[in-house]
This record gives sequence, structure tokens and C-alpha cells, in this order.
Amino acid sequence: MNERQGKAVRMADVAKAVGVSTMTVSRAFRGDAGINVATRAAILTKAEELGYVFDATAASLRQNRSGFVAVTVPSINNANFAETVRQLSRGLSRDGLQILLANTEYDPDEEERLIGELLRRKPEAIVLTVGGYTQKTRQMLQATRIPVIEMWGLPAKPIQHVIGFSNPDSMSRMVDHLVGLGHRDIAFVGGDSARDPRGGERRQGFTAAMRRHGLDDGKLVTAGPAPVGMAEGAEALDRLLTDYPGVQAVIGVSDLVAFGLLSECQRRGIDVPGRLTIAGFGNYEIGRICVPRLTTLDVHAGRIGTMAASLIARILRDDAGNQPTWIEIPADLIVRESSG
Amino acid sequence: MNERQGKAVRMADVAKAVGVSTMTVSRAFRGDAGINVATRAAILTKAEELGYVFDATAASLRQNRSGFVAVTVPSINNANFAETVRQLSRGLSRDGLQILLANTEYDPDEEERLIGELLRRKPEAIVLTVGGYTQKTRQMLQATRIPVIEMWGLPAKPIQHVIGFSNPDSMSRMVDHLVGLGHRDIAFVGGDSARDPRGGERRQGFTAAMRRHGLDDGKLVTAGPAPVGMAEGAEALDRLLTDYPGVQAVIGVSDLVAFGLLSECQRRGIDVPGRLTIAGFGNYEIGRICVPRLTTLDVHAGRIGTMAASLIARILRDDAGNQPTWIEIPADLIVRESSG
DNA sequence: ATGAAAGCGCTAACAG
DNA sequence: CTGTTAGCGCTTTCAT
Repeated sequence: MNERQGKAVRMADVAKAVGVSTMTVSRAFRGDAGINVATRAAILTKAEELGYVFDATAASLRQNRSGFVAVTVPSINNANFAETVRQLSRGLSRDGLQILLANTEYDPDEEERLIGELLRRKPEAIVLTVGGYTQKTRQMLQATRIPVIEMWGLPAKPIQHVIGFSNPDSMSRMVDHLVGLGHRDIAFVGGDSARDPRGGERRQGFTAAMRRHGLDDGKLVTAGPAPVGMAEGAEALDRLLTDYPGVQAVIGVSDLVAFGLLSECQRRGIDVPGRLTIAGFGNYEIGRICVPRLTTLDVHAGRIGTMAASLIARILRDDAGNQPTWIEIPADLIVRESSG
Repeated sequence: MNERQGKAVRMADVAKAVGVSTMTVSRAFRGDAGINVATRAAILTKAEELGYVFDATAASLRQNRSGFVAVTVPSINNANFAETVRQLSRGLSRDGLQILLANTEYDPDEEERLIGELLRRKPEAIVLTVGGYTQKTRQMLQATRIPVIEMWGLPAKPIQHVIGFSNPDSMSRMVDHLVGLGHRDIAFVGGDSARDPRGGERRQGFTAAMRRHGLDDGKLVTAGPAPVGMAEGAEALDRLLTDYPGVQAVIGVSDLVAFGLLSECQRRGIDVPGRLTIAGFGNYEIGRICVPRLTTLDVHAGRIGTMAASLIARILRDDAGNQPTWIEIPADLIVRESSG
């Protein structure tokens, strides 16, 4: 019956079936104004009947518009990165843009490889979690003609646009809070910072603030290679108490680590915050639910995504967005029961 | 200088600069065997120098191979779905396949819209979280020529391939465990099941098993519209204790809900499992860390992704994968301290 | 309101 | 080992 046996239905097939040109079918599908209402209806009906599926690849090639925005995150398993991606995705979908997501797994070489692959798809913009690029990565990002947005931090040498918060400054504020409560003997639990630039910046913020207060900035516990989570936090408590027996307060590089520390305290009957004050970072849902609730810093993960989407929409609309945008979304200190 | 001012570098530009045909450049980039090593090196060097970026869109169109696999999940913010996607992504990357991810937000109409958009990108396979499709969605999935894989459940009317576990059967086993411990007065806390077919199936598994044991199957608490998480679990405890004062054990539709219930118990000084036994579903990391640790069902979220990737690779390699595959990955009961 | 011709950047198919 | 020709399915451009 069909002369293109086994082949997918194209616009030309729909056009022939309806008795119009492919151009008219194209116009019907794009909702062009200048097209007869009846013709349009007939085309859409026939297309449905034939099982026609529009080929976005061909359209992309011809229009030089892929409709993609590339995004890289260190780990999609992290609830906060996931929330950023979710809001980014929501915001972009209003402009008909789809996300091309890549997980770097906290590995700069993997990130380089993934960004290379993403760029071959001709995305209209690329959104990155800031920090720790390889030389080749930086070179690719500087050479590309599309908008580049770094998020989740404030890079010293921004590539183009930036949306985020200062990791060290935010952490400094947490130290100020704990010192304000009267604590002097404060420790920091984080991962191997080489694999997690943001975590490393938080640790730097911790040591800088401790020094500023004239306190010992050396109470650091390394919970393992990034990403460190609940399990690593729980395991780290032992080392914390052994290495720094007089510790009064501890800050986790994230709420997940803080929750691990908290759980292990509970298990051992250590009163929080009576015997040990615990604070986290990131304002994850778990910190609002656990007992006691966690003092933390809200980095507004969702808002970062929302604002990145708006920024991209604006840049793609008017080409006026030629000069780099710098959007700082300050983290908010949230004081809860775990610090006292 | 350049005659294509403002335009991106193409293969033809590289070819001209090196003094070969575009075909040779194409071969160099694809790592074809039959090409002079020196020529290949010269091409790659020149390409780098000119800032050439391979256009995967054009290659896709010509080869009729997009290199995409489409995936839909109800929520990427859920750690278990994220883990499935992560492993799926890892497995597929070995075959040079990229994931095109869409979040349905537990909304069948949104799912329909997203699947429509995904199919226009000509993915080579599509992976769905099973259940609750609109009529149009089912029709699209039945009409498509690409492999369709439903995961995270065992559908009554599979479209093609299936990889997952039985939600009702798994939940039944949890009931058996609690009854085996001597509990008779058991409740279930979940979300509005209309929005979450998998949650609804778990509830059905609960009621069926309770009836099988000759016990009251009516102790249900609805924690709100799906997705229900930690916060909804915490809020639901009050209703649970008010509506069913004699309740001995409670099952959360997920570990997140169970953790919410557990936290609220801790807050009120209710002993778990002494006064109330709590069980969850899904084996989330939190259940291994919290105090007491949660009894749960391991659904092997990561393995679902890994196996989906292998299945896709196999189907795309030999076309022999014409008959539907049915892979059941039984959930494992994990007994921990929260049930006693 | 509709159509004809050209071409987006790459590669299949064939030739040498 | 390398080149030539044609064309993937759509849209731009220009014409009517």
C-alpha cells in the first residue's frame, strides 16, 4: 500500500494525503497566522490519522535552533541540585526549551567529556555548577558562542553569567552565629575538597571566620571523597569526638552530613544541642523534619533554577544580554533547635 | 578574513583548511579505520585550531540515529528515581547514548505533553515510570516504532518491555512481616492514590494482605496529594493516633513518609518500636541512618536503571528483541530496628 | 493563503 | 585510502 514501506511518515506524506504542499503542512504545525482554518484542521486530522510525528531534528538543523539548554550538575541524586534542575526545567518549558542534563559525578574529567558531548548537540545556552574545571573545559566554554551561566557559587574568574551565593561568606555567617552563642571550640566536617570545590570553599569560609574570631581554625574532619552524605556524617562522629574531645559545636558541609552526625549522637545518647551543637548547610527538607531540627543556611536552590531560566529567556530574546550578568542570591541563616 | 563571518565553522571549512574532502574529515571524526594516521591527526589539529564543533544534529538527521533515550519520571527530586536515572545514564553512556529526561510531576496530562515533545526528538527508545497514562499517551506509545520500557512496576497491560517489581506483592510481604511480629492493629499512611498509581498499588497490597490475615484493612490515613514526603508523614501522625488510638504498627507508602512519622514520634516521646512499630518502602538512604533504623523494602532502584540500560543496548544491537521482555526484580524485605 | 526551489551540515553509497 | 554525488526532513525565501 504505502510506497515508503517501513519508513516513518513525513510532512510530505501528510501533504500528499491532504492535497497541499509541505509548506502548508509546516505552517499548520507551527500555528502560523496566515493559514486557512479549515485547511489547518484537515492537515492536523490527517496527520493524526497517519500517525505523523514531527521531526524536531530536521527542524533544528534548518532553523539553526535546537530548543535545548544544556545543564551539568555534580550529582542529580542530591535533592538540592535536583530542585535547581526542576525549577530550571519548569521555567524553560514556557519558552519551549528542553533540558539536556548531564551528571558529572564530581569528576572534572567526566565533566569535560560531558560538556564536549553537550556542545555537539548545539544547545542554545549552557548552565554549569561552578568550579574546578579542567583547562580544556574552560577553553571550550570560552570559545562557545552560546550563553554560559555558572551557578551555585561566585567564581573568581567568571566565564560569562553568574547566579549564586558565596560559599565562604555564607559559611562565615554560620561561624558568627555559633560564636555568638558562646561556642569557642568549633569543628568542621566535610569531604575531600579537591573533588568538591564548593565544599572546599565552605571549609575555607570556616577557617577564615574562625581566625577572624581569634579561634582555633584547625578542627577539621575529612569524611571521605566527595560527595559526602548522611552515611559519611554518621561515621565521622567517632573521629570528631576522638580527635577533638572538647568540641562544643560542629558544622557539616551539608545538612546531609549534619544529619548523619545528629543520628549518631542520638544513637550514643549525646544530647544535641546540650552537649554538642550541630549545624548544616543547604536547607534540605530533612533538616526541617529531624529531631532536633537543624540550624542551616538556605541557599535557595529552587530560586537559582528559576532565575537561571529567566536569565536564559531574556538573553535569547534580545541579544542585548551581551554583557555578563552577575546575580547574587544571598544565603539565609536559619536558626533551629540544633544550635543552642 | 573569514568568508563566513559570524557563522560557525563546519566540516567543509576544516576540509578546505587541511586540503581534503569533507568526507575525509567526517571519517577522521568518527574514528574510521581506513584513514591515514597523519591525515587524521592533521584534521583533528586543524579542527581544534579553528574551534570546530561537530554538529550532532546534522549527523542525526542524515543517519536517522539521534543517540537519545527518552526517560520520564514522576519527580527527579525523589532520591530513588534519581538513582534509577543515574544508573540508566551511566549504562547508556557506554553506548554513546544520551538521556533526554522529563519530569511529569505526578501529572498524567503533563506526562502526555512531555512524551509528545520527547517523541519529536526521535529518541531511540523511551523509558517510562509505569502507570496511570492518559488515553492519548497510551496511543502514542503503542504507535511508536521505538522500544518502550515501563519500569518501577508490573503493569497489567504492558505496552512492550517491563522492568520492575510488584508494588502490591511487595507491600503484602511487609504486612506479613508485621503480622508475624504479632501486630494486629496495622495502619497505612499514603498519598491521594489517584495521582500516584504506584502508591495506590501499595495501598491495595496492604488491604489485600490485611484481609487475607482476617484483619481490619480499613486503617488508612491520607497524607495529601502525591507526592507525599517527610513533611506529610510528620503531619499525618496526629491523625493516625486520633483516628486509630490502638494502632500498633504503621506502614508508610515510602521511607520518606515513615521517617516523618518517626520524627514526630520522637518529638512527642512516643517509643519506636516499643509503643509503635514503623515500616517504610523503598530503602532510601535515610532509613539506614535514622534512629531507630527503618524496616523497609529494597526495590533496587539503581539496578532497575542498570538493567534498563542493558536491555536497551541489547534491543538496539540485534533487532531480535522483537518480543517483549518481562524482567521482574523482586523487592527485598529489610528488617531493621523500627519494627519489633 | 499557498507553493516551488534551495539548502541547513552531515553521511550513505558508490567510485576510484 | 580518498573523493563525488545525492539526500536525510524540514524551513527560508521568494513568488503568485
